[in-house]
Amino acid sequence: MSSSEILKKVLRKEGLRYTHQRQAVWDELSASDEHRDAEEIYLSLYNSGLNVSRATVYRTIDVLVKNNLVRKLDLGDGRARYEHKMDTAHHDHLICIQCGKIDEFMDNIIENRQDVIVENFGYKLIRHIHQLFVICDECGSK
Amino acid sequence: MSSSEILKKVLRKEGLRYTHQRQAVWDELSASDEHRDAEEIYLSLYNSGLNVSRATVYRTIDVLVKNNLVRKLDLGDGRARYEHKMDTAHHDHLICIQCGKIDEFMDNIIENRQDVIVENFGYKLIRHIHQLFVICDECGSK
DNA sequence: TATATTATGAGACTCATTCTCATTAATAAG
DNA sequence: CTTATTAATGAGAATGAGTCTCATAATATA
Repeated sequence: MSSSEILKKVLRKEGLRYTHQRQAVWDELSASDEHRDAEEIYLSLYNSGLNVSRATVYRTIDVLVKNNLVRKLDLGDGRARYEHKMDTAHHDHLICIQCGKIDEFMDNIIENRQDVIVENFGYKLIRHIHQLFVICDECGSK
Repeated sequence: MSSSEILKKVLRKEGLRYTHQRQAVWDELSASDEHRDAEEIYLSLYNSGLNVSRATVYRTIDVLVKNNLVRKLDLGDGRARYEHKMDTAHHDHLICIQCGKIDEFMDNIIENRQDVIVENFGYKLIRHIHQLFVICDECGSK
Protein backbone atom coordinates (compact mmCIF):
# COMPACT_ATOMS: atom_id res chain seq x y z
CA MET A 1 0.00 0.00 0.00
CA SER A 2 1.42 3.36 -1.02
CA SER A 3 2.11 6.27 1.28
CA SER A 4 -0.96 8.14 0.09
CA GLU A 5 -3.24 5.12 0.27
CA ILE A 6 -2.26 4.52 3.88
CA LEU A 7 -2.94 8.12 4.75
CA LYS A 8 -6.22 8.22 2.88
CA LYS A 9 -7.42 5.16 4.72
CA VAL A 10 -6.66 6.75 8.08
CA LEU A 11 -8.30 10.03 7.13
CA ARG A 12 -11.38 8.22 5.88
CA LYS A 13 -11.59 6.31 9.13
CA GLU A 14 -11.37 9.59 11.06
CA GLY A 15 -13.85 11.37 8.80
CA LEU A 16 -11.18 13.89 7.75
CA ARG A 17 -10.41 15.30 4.35
CA TYR A 18 -7.43 14.40 2.25
CA THR A 19 -5.28 17.50 1.71
CA HIS A 20 -1.89 18.37 0.23
CA GLN A 21 -0.68 19.51 3.60
CA ARG A 22 -1.55 16.28 5.36
CA GLN A 23 0.11 14.28 2.62
CA ALA A 24 3.21 16.48 2.81
CA VAL A 25 3.59 16.02 6.55
CA TRP A 26 3.11 12.28 6.31
CA ASP A 27 5.58 12.07 3.39
CA GLU A 28 8.13 14.00 5.39
CA LEU A 29 7.75 11.72 8.39
CA SER A 30 7.62 8.44 6.52
CA ALA A 31 10.64 9.29 4.40
CA SER A 32 13.09 9.44 7.29
CA ASP A 33 14.12 7.11 10.10
CA GLU A 34 15.36 10.01 12.23
CA HIS A 35 13.72 11.09 15.46
CA ARG A 36 12.72 14.62 14.56
CA ASP A 37 10.81 17.42 16.24
CA ALA A 38 7.91 19.40 14.78
CA GLU A 39 10.06 22.39 13.91
CA GLU A 40 12.45 20.24 11.90
CA ILE A 41 9.55 18.81 9.95
CA TYR A 42 8.10 22.28 9.40
CA LEU A 43 11.46 23.64 8.20
CA SER A 44 12.19 20.68 6.00
CA LEU A 45 8.86 21.15 4.24
CA TYR A 46 9.40 24.89 4.04
CA ASN A 47 12.80 24.38 2.42
CA SER A 48 11.24 22.06 -0.14
CA GLY A 49 8.92 24.89 -1.07
CA LEU A 50 5.95 23.30 0.71
CA ASN A 51 4.58 25.98 2.94
CA VAL A 52 2.63 24.02 5.50
CA SER A 53 2.00 26.05 8.63
CA ARG A 54 3.30 25.01 12.01
CA ALA A 55 -0.27 24.66 13.24
CA THR A 56 -1.06 22.20 10.47
CA VAL A 57 2.15 20.27 11.10
CA TYR A 58 1.11 19.81 14.72
CA ARG A 59 -2.48 19.04 13.86
CA THR A 60 -1.51 16.45 11.27
CA ILE A 61 1.02 14.78 13.52
CA ASP A 62 -1.69 14.39 16.15
CA VAL A 63 -3.84 12.49 13.70
CA LEU A 64 -0.92 10.29 12.65
CA VAL A 65 0.02 9.55 16.25
CA LYS A 66 -3.55 8.75 17.18
CA ASN A 67 -3.79 6.31 14.28
CA ASN A 68 -0.52 4.57 14.97
CA LEU A 69 1.34 5.74 11.89
CA VAL A 70 3.74 7.79 13.99
CA ARG A 71 5.16 7.47 17.48
CA LYS A 72 5.69 10.47 19.71
CA LEU A 73 8.76 10.44 21.94
CA ASP A 74 9.22 12.56 25.02
CA LEU A 75 12.91 12.73 25.78
CA GLY A 76 12.40 15.10 28.67
CA ASP A 77 13.93 18.14 26.98
CA GLY A 78 10.69 19.94 26.19
CA ARG A 79 10.52 19.08 22.50
CA ALA A 80 8.59 16.04 21.32
CA ARG A 81 10.26 13.86 18.68
CA TYR A 82 8.45 11.79 16.11
CA GLU A 83 9.28 8.59 14.26
CA HIS A 84 7.16 6.80 11.69
CA LYS A 85 6.02 3.25 12.38
CA MET A 86 6.12 1.86 8.84
CA ASP A 87 7.55 -1.65 8.82
CA THR A 88 9.11 -1.16 12.23
CA ALA A 89 8.70 -3.48 15.17
CA HIS A 90 8.15 -2.15 18.69
CA HIS A 91 11.28 -0.85 20.35
CA ASP A 92 12.42 1.50 23.07
CA HIS A 93 15.29 3.97 23.12
CA LEU A 94 18.80 4.62 24.35
CA ILE A 95 19.62 8.32 24.38
CA CYS A 96 23.13 9.70 24.75
CA ILE A 97 22.94 12.56 27.22
CA GLN A 98 25.99 14.20 25.65
CA CYS A 99 25.57 14.05 21.88
CA GLY A 100 21.87 13.26 21.69
CA LYS A 101 22.33 10.15 19.56
CA ILE A 102 19.34 7.83 19.75
CA ASP A 103 19.56 4.06 19.45
CA GLU A 104 16.79 1.52 19.65
CA PHE A 105 16.43 -1.63 21.70
CA MET A 106 13.86 -4.35 22.22
CA ASP A 107 14.01 -7.01 24.89
CA ASN A 108 11.40 -9.71 25.25
CA ILE A 109 12.35 -10.44 28.83
CA ILE A 110 11.62 -6.84 29.79
CA GLU A 111 8.41 -6.79 27.78
CA ASN A 112 7.22 -9.92 29.59
CA ARG A 113 8.15 -8.62 33.01
CA GLN A 114 6.12 -5.49 32.34
CA ASP A 115 3.07 -7.62 31.67
CA VAL A 116 3.62 -9.57 34.86
CA ILE A 117 4.04 -6.43 36.96
CA VAL A 118 0.89 -4.85 35.64
CA GLU A 119 -1.03 -8.09 36.04
CA ASN A 120 0.06 -8.36 39.68
CA PHE A 121 -1.43 -4.95 40.30
CA GLY A 122 -4.63 -6.06 38.62
CA TYR A 123 -4.27 -3.27 36.09
CA LYS A 124 -4.36 -3.17 32.31
CA LEU A 125 -1.25 -2.07 30.40
CA ILE A 126 -1.97 0.53 27.73
CA ARG A 127 1.51 1.68 26.74
CA HIS A 128 4.91 2.19 28.22
CA ILE A 129 7.93 4.44 28.10
CA HIS A 130 11.34 2.95 28.63
CA GLN A 131 14.35 5.12 27.99
CA LEU A 132 17.96 4.42 28.87
CA PHE A 133 19.99 7.61 29.21
CA VAL A 134 23.60 6.77 28.48
CA ILE A 135 27.00 8.03 27.53
CA CYS A 136 27.57 6.48 24.12
CA ASP A 137 30.82 4.87 23.01
CA GLU A 138 32.02 7.93 21.11
CA CYS A 139 31.27 10.38 23.89
CA GLY A 140 32.70 8.03 26.51
CA SER A 141 36.06 7.75 24.78
CA LYS A 142 36.72 11.49 24.72
CA MET B 1 19.91 12.95 60.78
CA SER B 2 17.15 15.56 60.88
CA SER B 3 15.52 17.19 57.92
CA SER B 4 17.44 20.41 58.44
CA GLU B 5 20.77 18.66 59.00
CA ILE B 6 20.40 16.81 55.72
CA LEU B 7 19.63 20.01 53.89
CA LYS B 8 22.43 21.94 55.55
CA LYS B 9 24.92 19.28 54.55
CA VAL B 10 23.84 19.48 50.92
CA LEU B 11 23.92 23.27 50.89
CA ARG B 12 27.37 23.27 52.48
CA LYS B 13 28.60 20.85 49.84
CA GLU B 14 27.24 23.13 47.13
CA GLY B 15 28.57 26.31 48.73
CA LEU B 16 25.04 27.65 49.16
CA ARG B 17 23.49 29.43 52.11
CA TYR B 18 20.96 27.96 54.46
CA THR B 19 17.70 29.94 54.21
CA HIS B 20 14.16 29.71 55.49
CA GLN B 21 12.86 29.32 52.00
CA ARG B 22 15.11 26.41 51.14
CA GLN B 23 14.18 24.68 54.37
CA ALA B 24 10.48 25.29 53.71
CA VAL B 25 10.64 23.76 50.24
CA TRP B 26 12.57 20.75 51.49
CA ASP B 27 10.17 20.30 54.43
CA GLU B 28 7.24 20.42 52.09
CA LEU B 29 8.75 17.81 49.80
CA SER B 30 10.06 15.48 52.49
CA ALA B 31 6.79 15.53 54.43
CA SER B 32 4.73 13.90 51.70
CA ASP B 33 4.98 10.72 49.65
CA GLU B 34 2.84 12.15 46.89
CA HIS B 35 4.14 12.95 43.43
CA ARG B 36 3.56 16.67 43.29
CA ASP B 37 4.26 19.44 40.83
CA ALA B 38 5.99 22.75 41.57
CA GLU B 39 2.77 24.71 41.68
CA GLU B 40 1.29 22.38 44.29
CA ILE B 41 4.36 22.86 46.44
CA TYR B 42 4.21 26.61 45.96
CA LEU B 43 0.51 26.74 46.87
CA SER B 44 0.88 24.43 49.83
CA LEU B 45 3.59 26.68 51.26
CA TYR B 46 1.55 29.76 50.44
CA ASN B 47 -1.47 28.36 52.25
CA SER B 48 0.69 27.64 55.30
CA GLY B 49 1.58 31.33 55.34
CA LEU B 50 5.07 30.68 53.96
CA ASN B 51 5.40 33.00 51.05
CA VAL B 52 8.19 31.42 49.02
CA SER B 53 8.19 32.63 45.44
CA ARG B 54 7.69 30.31 42.52
CA ALA B 55 11.19 31.14 41.31
CA THR B 56 12.67 30.04 44.62
CA VAL B 57 10.60 26.87 44.64
CA TYR B 58 12.01 25.95 41.24
CA ARG B 59 15.54 26.98 42.18
CA THR B 60 15.48 25.00 45.40
CA ILE B 61 14.05 21.90 43.79
CA ASP B 62 16.88 22.00 41.26
CA VAL B 63 19.42 21.86 44.07
CA LEU B 64 17.57 19.02 45.77
CA VAL B 65 17.31 17.03 42.54
CA LYS B 66 20.96 17.57 41.74
CA ASN B 67 21.91 16.29 45.18
CA ASN B 68 19.70 13.27 45.10
CA LEU B 69 17.29 14.31 47.81
CA VAL B 70 14.46 14.55 45.33
CA ARG B 71 13.55 12.79 42.11
CA LYS B 72 12.03 14.60 39.18
CA LEU B 73 9.41 12.70 37.17
CA ASP B 74 8.35 13.54 33.66
CA LEU B 75 4.97 11.95 33.03
CA GLY B 76 4.68 13.44 29.59
CA ASP B 77 1.94 15.92 30.43
CA GLY B 78 4.14 19.00 30.56
CA ARG B 79 4.35 19.34 34.33
CA ALA B 80 7.23 17.79 36.23
CA ARG B 81 6.39 15.91 39.43
CA TYR B 82 8.70 15.56 42.39
CA GLU B 83 9.10 12.91 45.07
CA HIS B 84 11.58 12.90 47.94
CA LYS B 85 14.11 10.09 48.18
CA MET B 86 14.30 9.76 51.97
CA ASP B 87 14.44 6.09 52.99
CA THR B 88 13.12 5.00 49.62
CA ALA B 89 14.67 2.41 47.38
CA HIS B 90 14.87 2.85 43.63
CA HIS B 91 11.60 2.27 41.83
CA ASP B 92 9.78 3.12 38.65
CA HIS B 93 6.15 4.06 38.10
CA LEU B 94 2.77 2.85 36.93
CA ILE B 95 0.49 5.73 35.97
CA CYS B 96 -3.24 5.36 35.47
CA ILE B 97 -4.12 7.28 32.32
CA GLN B 98 -7.65 7.86 33.57
CA CYS B 99 -7.44 8.92 37.21
CA GLY B 100 -3.75 9.81 37.38
CA LYS B 101 -3.01 7.48 40.27
CA ILE B 102 0.66 6.64 40.54
CA ASP B 103 2.02 3.34 41.85
CA GLU B 104 5.59 2.22 42.16
CA PHE B 105 7.35 -0.91 41.01
CA MET B 106 10.84 -2.35 41.08
CA ASP B 107 11.96 -5.43 39.24
CA ASN B 108 15.48 -6.79 39.44
CA ILE B 109 15.14 -8.77 36.25
CA ILE B 110 14.37 -5.58 34.34
CA GLU B 111 17.14 -3.67 36.07
CA ASN B 112 19.63 -6.38 35.09
CA ARG B 113 18.44 -6.54 31.50
CA GLN B 114 18.93 -2.79 31.19
CA ASP B 115 22.56 -3.20 32.22
CA VAL B 116 23.06 -6.00 29.69
CA ILE B 117 21.48 -4.00 26.88
CA VAL B 118 23.62 -0.96 27.53
CA GLU B 119 26.74 -3.09 27.88
CA ASN B 120 26.06 -4.75 24.53
CA PHE B 121 26.04 -1.31 22.92
CA GLY B 122 29.32 -0.51 24.66
CA TYR B 123 27.67 2.44 26.36
CA LYS B 124 27.48 3.56 29.98
CA LEU B 125 24.10 3.74 31.71
CA ILE B 126 23.53 7.00 33.56
CA ARG B 127 19.84 6.83 34.42
CA HIS B 128 16.61 5.47 33.04
CA ILE B 129 12.93 6.22 32.77
CA HIS B 130 10.50 3.35 32.84
CA GLN B 131 6.83 4.16 33.06
CA LEU B 132 3.88 1.83 32.59
CA PHE B 133 0.74 3.67 31.55
CA VAL B 134 -2.23 1.64 32.67
CA ILE B 135 -5.91 1.57 33.46
CA CYS B 136 -5.98 0.89 37.19
CA ASP B 137 -8.34 -1.58 38.87
CA GLU B 138 -10.79 1.11 39.94
CA CYS B 139 -10.97 2.83 36.57
CA GLY B 140 -11.12 -0.52 34.78
CA SER B 141 -14.17 -1.71 36.69
CA LYS B 142 -16.35 1.24 35.80
C1' DT C 1 28.53 46.27 63.54
C1' DA C 2 30.08 47.03 58.81
C1' DT C 3 31.12 44.85 54.47
C1' DA C 4 30.78 41.63 50.99
C1' DT C 5 28.31 38.38 48.80
C1' DT C 6 24.48 35.42 47.89
C1' DA C 7 19.39 34.65 47.86
C1' DT C 8 14.93 36.21 47.05
C1' DG C 9 10.65 38.13 44.83
C1' DA C 10 8.08 40.18 41.19
C1' DG C 11 7.32 40.04 37.03
C1' DA C 12 9.31 39.92 32.30
C1' DC C 13 10.66 36.49 29.21
C1' DT C 14 11.16 32.01 26.56
C1' DC C 15 9.73 28.43 23.81
C1' DA C 16 6.96 24.48 22.44
C1' DT C 17 2.50 23.87 21.60
C1' DT C 18 -2.48 25.13 21.18
C1' DC C 19 -6.10 28.13 19.97
C1' DT C 20 -8.82 31.61 17.22
C1' DC C 21 -11.01 33.05 13.43
C1' DA C 22 -11.06 34.91 8.85
C1' DT C 23 -9.94 32.87 4.51
C1' DT C 24 -9.35 28.94 1.44
C1' DA C 25 -10.01 24.37 -0.21
C1' DA C 26 -12.34 19.89 -0.50
C1' DT C 27 -16.44 17.36 -1.00
C1' DA C 28 -21.54 16.95 -1.94
C1' DA C 29 -25.52 18.15 -4.42
C1' DG C 30 -27.72 19.62 -8.36
C1' DC D 1 -19.32 21.76 -14.11
C1' DT D 2 -20.97 25.06 -10.67
C1' DT D 3 -22.51 26.20 -6.44
C1' DA D 4 -23.35 25.18 -1.58
C1' DT D 5 -21.74 23.21 2.44
C1' DT D 6 -18.51 22.10 5.50
C1' DA D 7 -13.92 21.29 7.03
C1' DA D 8 -8.95 22.69 6.80
C1' DT D 9 -5.54 26.06 6.75
C1' DG D 10 -2.51 30.06 8.02
C1' DA D 11 -1.09 33.86 10.71
C1' DG D 12 -0.44 35.22 14.71
C1' DA D 13 -2.33 35.57 19.46
C1' DA D 14 -2.63 32.90 23.60
C1' DT D 15 -1.08 29.51 26.91
C1' DG D 16 1.60 27.60 30.51
C1' DA D 17 5.61 25.53 32.67
C1' DG D 18 9.78 26.94 33.60
C1' DT D 19 13.80 30.43 33.51
C1' DC D 20 15.89 34.86 33.85
C1' DT D 21 16.70 39.70 35.47
C1' DC D 22 17.72 42.91 38.65
C1' DA D 23 16.65 45.72 42.61
C1' DT D 24 16.15 44.60 47.42
C1' DA D 25 16.81 41.66 51.48
C1' DA D 26 19.23 38.32 54.11
C1' DT D 27 23.32 35.80 55.43
C1' DA D 28 28.02 35.22 56.36
C1' DT D 29 32.59 37.34 57.24
C1' DA D 30 35.85 40.59 59.15
